[in-house]
Amino acid sequence: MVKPELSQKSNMHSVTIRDVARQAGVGLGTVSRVINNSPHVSETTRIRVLDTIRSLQYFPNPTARRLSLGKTLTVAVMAPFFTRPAFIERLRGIESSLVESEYDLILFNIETVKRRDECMRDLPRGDKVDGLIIISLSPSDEDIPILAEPTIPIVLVDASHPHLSFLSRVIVDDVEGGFKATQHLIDLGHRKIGYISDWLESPFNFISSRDRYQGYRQALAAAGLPFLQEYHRQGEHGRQQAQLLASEMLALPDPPTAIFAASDTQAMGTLTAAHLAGLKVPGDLSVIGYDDIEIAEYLGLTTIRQMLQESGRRGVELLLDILAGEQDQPVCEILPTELIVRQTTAAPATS
Amino acid sequence: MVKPELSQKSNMHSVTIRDVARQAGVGLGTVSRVINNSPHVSETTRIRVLDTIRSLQYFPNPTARRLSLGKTLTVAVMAPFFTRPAFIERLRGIESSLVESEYDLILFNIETVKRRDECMRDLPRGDKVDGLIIISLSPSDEDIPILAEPTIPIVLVDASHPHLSFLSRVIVDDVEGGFKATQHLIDLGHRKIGYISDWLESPFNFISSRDRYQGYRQALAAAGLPFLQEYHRQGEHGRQQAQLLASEMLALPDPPTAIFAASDTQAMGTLTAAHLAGLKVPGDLSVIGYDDIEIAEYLGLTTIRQMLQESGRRGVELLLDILAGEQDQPVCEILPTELIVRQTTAAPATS
DNA sequence: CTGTTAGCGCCTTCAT
DNA sequence: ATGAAGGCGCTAACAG
Repeated sequence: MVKPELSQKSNMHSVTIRDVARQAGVGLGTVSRVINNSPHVSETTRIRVLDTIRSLQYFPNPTARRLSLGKTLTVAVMAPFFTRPAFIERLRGIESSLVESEYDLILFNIETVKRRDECMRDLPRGDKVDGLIIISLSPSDEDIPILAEPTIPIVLVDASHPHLSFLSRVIVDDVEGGFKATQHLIDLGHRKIGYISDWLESPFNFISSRDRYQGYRQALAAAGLPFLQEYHRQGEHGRQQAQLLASEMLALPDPPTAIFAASDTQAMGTLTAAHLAGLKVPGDLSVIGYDDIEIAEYLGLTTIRQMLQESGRRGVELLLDILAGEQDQPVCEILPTELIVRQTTAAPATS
Repeated sequence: MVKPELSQKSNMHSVTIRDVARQAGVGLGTVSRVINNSPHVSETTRIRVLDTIRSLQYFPNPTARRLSLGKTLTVAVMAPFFTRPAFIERLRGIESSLVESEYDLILFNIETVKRRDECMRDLPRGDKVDGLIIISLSPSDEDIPILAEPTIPIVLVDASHPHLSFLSRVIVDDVEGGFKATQHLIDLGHRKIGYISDWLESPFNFISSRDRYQGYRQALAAAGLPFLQEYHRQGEHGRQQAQLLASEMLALPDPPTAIFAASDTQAMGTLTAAHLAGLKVPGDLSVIGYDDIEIAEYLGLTTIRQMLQESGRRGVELLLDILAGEQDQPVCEILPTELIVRQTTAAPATS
């Protein structure tokens, strides 16, 4: 009497909850209850169902569950991951924290403005994911209205926006970090301090370079040092680009004795530029980076450490809390920075 | 007459295909046809439907589509991504190639054997993803039966197994690469050549270290050089670990004049060890790495370049081809390696 | 406690 | 060309 009609679709048989029910001689509902650990199942039937589930090699179909549950059990992460080591570190933190949850991690790498805009528009709708983590991409003004009425919880990591205070976020005080870096150089006795950064105004709205720049300016001002336009160079992010910028700066008639690079990657380019210019670091030139990525220690690079992985972890935790309904109010966590002194900074040569 | 009953679920209104149909005054089927670009729709109704879709801000629910289609429109990538820069590079290639497709990318980072086994067991079932890319994790023997009858296409990148010739894969000839590296040192005049690697036998079954080791052995043999056990050190992967291994080796009564490290990361540790031992590179010690990760150029590290990103890209292409039904037979692509000579290798000091 | 039923939103025959 | 109906696999509400 058992018609071998396990499958309907062309591809292949897949044992369903119905098969289990029939085989175990119970109703669908009961099997479902067992699967979902409902307490309203007698121990005997539970065992019987569990047995046939095992013998039939049954696995609940995730897609069907999602549709029925109205949840995707998936979290999206947006960032231009591969442009900077720091983003990967943040991703690492996210992953490590998400593994323990029931959510899958789907990756949205953003390398173009077009894709940024698409994702900003589509993801918050919530038909694809239950939650969204945005790393380092500060939304543009056009995105605000969409994000303002999110169907799903959104958490910003290392990103912010004046009109987005209603979103939970974990940020780092880059103004302070920039201040610390500059102050460190000042404390060493430097008075001619350069700053090398990304474009302060970019389509991707990275705020970190801007904030660090603010800190740089503030530290100079606080020390009564003048801000010189030619001591600030900006360009595309990257080692080579930074190297060029640094070379330009070092070719100045009156070059700086110390350079603050907006990231460790850019600091590396700066080191190369110094080398090419025949300058000893830190003897002739001090260099300080930002981020404390893994390679920084190896290079002996003085830098500002920020809690990269931790930021990802905390972002996930905030998101999961909201998802679990344990958090209604938006939370803003500020992660500290720390000056890590290594071998690329020292007092300036007595001129 | 329009009852405002857009929603049923507790959470919130979401305009469905039914709403569009009603609003446009057509049947559900027609709307579906329009969505899926079926040719069997008159131009006039198509336009009308398209209009109301736009005005209603309708977006087909992905989960429902997946269930109905029997496809998840998702691809999984498995690897211990964060343990090595090379994996991230491969991931980068995968992402860049997958972005142009209709598939989402879901990430499975493997840091423990337990998780490796779980993923190996669950993912091939195909209820979660339509395709699977496994990076650098060679399946264990227990996994073979599962992988042998995969519900979904699986592509191996930088991984292999004698019993897995039925899977498409893109690999690199690490034996040859190891040979090249060693031969380069031999050509320079070195006769005492060390090899520093991961554990040749590891629970994760990384085959690359083993293969490079083979190449190393072969090159020595071909040159009539003896293989000395004390010139081969293995340990956990990582810069610090490699540094220790290298230090041990350099502390030998008769230390090698050149060291081949199984990865650039390990080469970096070796460089540190040399530095600490007061050895100049390449004057007193030659060092060659493997991978040519981004930092290698910066460090001036001589190394064996492999096409990291390309491997990921090709892996995705193979998978998409199978998914599109354009490829039945398993394909095995072998990517070439290339010797990149920089500043860490030279002829040995005349002793 | 348990079986049955009605959706979840969409796709796809099957008639018309 | 198009509308109606059945089904994808599962959950949840409703009777017993």
